Amino acid sequence: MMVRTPSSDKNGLKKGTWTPEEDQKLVDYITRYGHWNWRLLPKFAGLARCGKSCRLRWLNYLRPNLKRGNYSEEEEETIIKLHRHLGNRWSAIAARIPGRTDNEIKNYWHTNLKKRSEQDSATDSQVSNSCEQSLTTTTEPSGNTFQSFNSTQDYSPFSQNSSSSITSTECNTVTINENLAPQDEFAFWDADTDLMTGNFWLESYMRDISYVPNEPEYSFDAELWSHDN
DNA sequence: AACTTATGCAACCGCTGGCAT
DNA sequence: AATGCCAGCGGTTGCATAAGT
Repeated sequence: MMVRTPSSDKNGLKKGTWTPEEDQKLVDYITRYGHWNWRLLPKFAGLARCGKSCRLRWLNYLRPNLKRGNYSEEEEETIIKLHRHLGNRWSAIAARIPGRTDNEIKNYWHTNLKKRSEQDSATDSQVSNSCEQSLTTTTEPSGNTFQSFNSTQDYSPFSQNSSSSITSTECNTVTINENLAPQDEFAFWDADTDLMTGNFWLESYMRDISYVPNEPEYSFDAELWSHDN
């Protein structure tokens, strides 16, 4: 999709839409030498672009293993759930969705999922409130009600571990101050997910973003994407 | 058919945190 | 401790295209 009309900044560096030739130069260079320094890379790659632009283009469009096209139901659900607990931490969300970039997820959220999530949380809130009335007696002033994560729950849409019995309607609620939620709530989340063994999707993502040439050519693809198809 | 408005998404911008000196 | 550089992140913009009138 053509978006921005090519133009130049004051340093003569090109801005706007990337051409196929530029893409090819960037891919060729990174494939051969890797991205050791984004600021210097365009100069060595023969590109009249700033390093930032090159980095963005590579990470969001050119790097291997990017999944293009429609989102699956599982991906949508995962994004909504993750967003509910991580907020606008798109890179953290993207780290748990193999093949999708933070930029892409962010765009998709704003164009497709935001409204749906708001509807869902409105429904959840009603359910939670009714549960709270029967199960909980403590409520912080100005606190919000939301469903807590079972720390052993695996949110991967590709997870083979489906033993979790927690459902979205289960009355497992906690009441928090919205402003305090991120640190406390996500501390356990991050720690927990880091401890998860066999977290192939995070691992694969990290391999993606730290692309180094001369690796065996994506030999992990088959295993990785077999979970997806 | 012509025009207007809404939508999708690639790319840009500015800020922040980590690291080296 | 202060400073500078860099990568990374998230918000925002701008434009092509689709949909509506």
